[in-house]
Amino acid sequence: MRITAKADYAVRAAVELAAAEKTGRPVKGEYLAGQQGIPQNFLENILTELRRAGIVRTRRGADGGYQLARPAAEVTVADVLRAVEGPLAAVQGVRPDQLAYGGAAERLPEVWVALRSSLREVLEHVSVADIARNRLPAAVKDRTRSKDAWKAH
Amino acid sequence: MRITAKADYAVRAAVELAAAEKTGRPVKGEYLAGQQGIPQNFLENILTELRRAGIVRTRRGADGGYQLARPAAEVTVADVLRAVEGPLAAVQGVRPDQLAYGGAAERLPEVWVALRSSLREVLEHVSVADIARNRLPAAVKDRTRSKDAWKAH
DNA sequence: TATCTTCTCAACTAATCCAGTCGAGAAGAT
DNA sequence: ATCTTCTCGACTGGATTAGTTGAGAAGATA
Repeated sequence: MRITAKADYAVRAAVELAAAEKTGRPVKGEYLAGQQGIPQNFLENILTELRRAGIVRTRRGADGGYQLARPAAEVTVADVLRAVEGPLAAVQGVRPDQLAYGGAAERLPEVWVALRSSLREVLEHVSVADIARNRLPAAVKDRTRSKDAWKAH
Repeated sequence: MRITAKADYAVRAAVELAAAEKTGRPVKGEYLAGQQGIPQNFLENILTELRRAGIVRTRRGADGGYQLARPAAEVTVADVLRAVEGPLAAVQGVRPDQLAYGGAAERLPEVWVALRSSLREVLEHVSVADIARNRLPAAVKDRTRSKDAWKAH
């Protein structure tokens, strides 16, 4: 249940691109890497994956760089994570809806499906624009309000 | 965001133990492995971890085996996962409540905290007894009711 | 006490994934 | 031409995953 460096970097870069959206100009990889403290080469590999997934648009040469392919408000965190990591939830590489167990654990797949659904409830409802502009939606706010949500567990 | 074989096996074994709770007798590793189709040696390693975490009680020798250390209704899936995998959510090995980012991604930790909170909402509210006895709680039922929850994404 | 059963624990391994680095090249701008 | 910036594949060292193996400890039974 861990978020990898790659996934984290991808989201941070996308948020940074969201913040630069209003300039209408592409942002250089060097700048993105510098702002977020991410190794530049690694980040550029990730950005290329985001381009192949249709999330980012790129331009080469002087005045080149990266920008979001769609309005920032329409790029969710789930979109970015799926682009670099594949399905949001998987049990041994299998999607939860395709599992089947025997014996007493027969109903366990429902728990994994519920788990995925709860992930989606958060990740599909927060866009990179929301994060960049500090307008987090209720799906996030409601869950971070409680002090308990911030405690280690 | 993947559930490892180890985590999956741990939960399935715990559910199987929940199902055997009413007998009051320990269940052999061989039986658990057979019921769930899990390599026995690997499973016994996992069960030893569950014992060290206080979730399972063991007895050696003839008539030995494994049983839950607490009533099955008080052992949640979250308990089992934490026992074998550590914290439910971590970004590059760091708990979401301890992250700090600069630049446009400053508010991103809140998203990760919300994510963890949504995981907990499911995993801390379903016990291994619920699964074994097919009495899934609202936290699960509500999320699996929608057809959409079962679709690949 | 001897024996049988069952868990215990550390060590080992093969394969995969993670988190990068590196370098030659392609595409644009001037 | 030349400079800039992205592109893509190959490579690497270390960690993690998913196990296996084997000697041993602890109980039960006779």
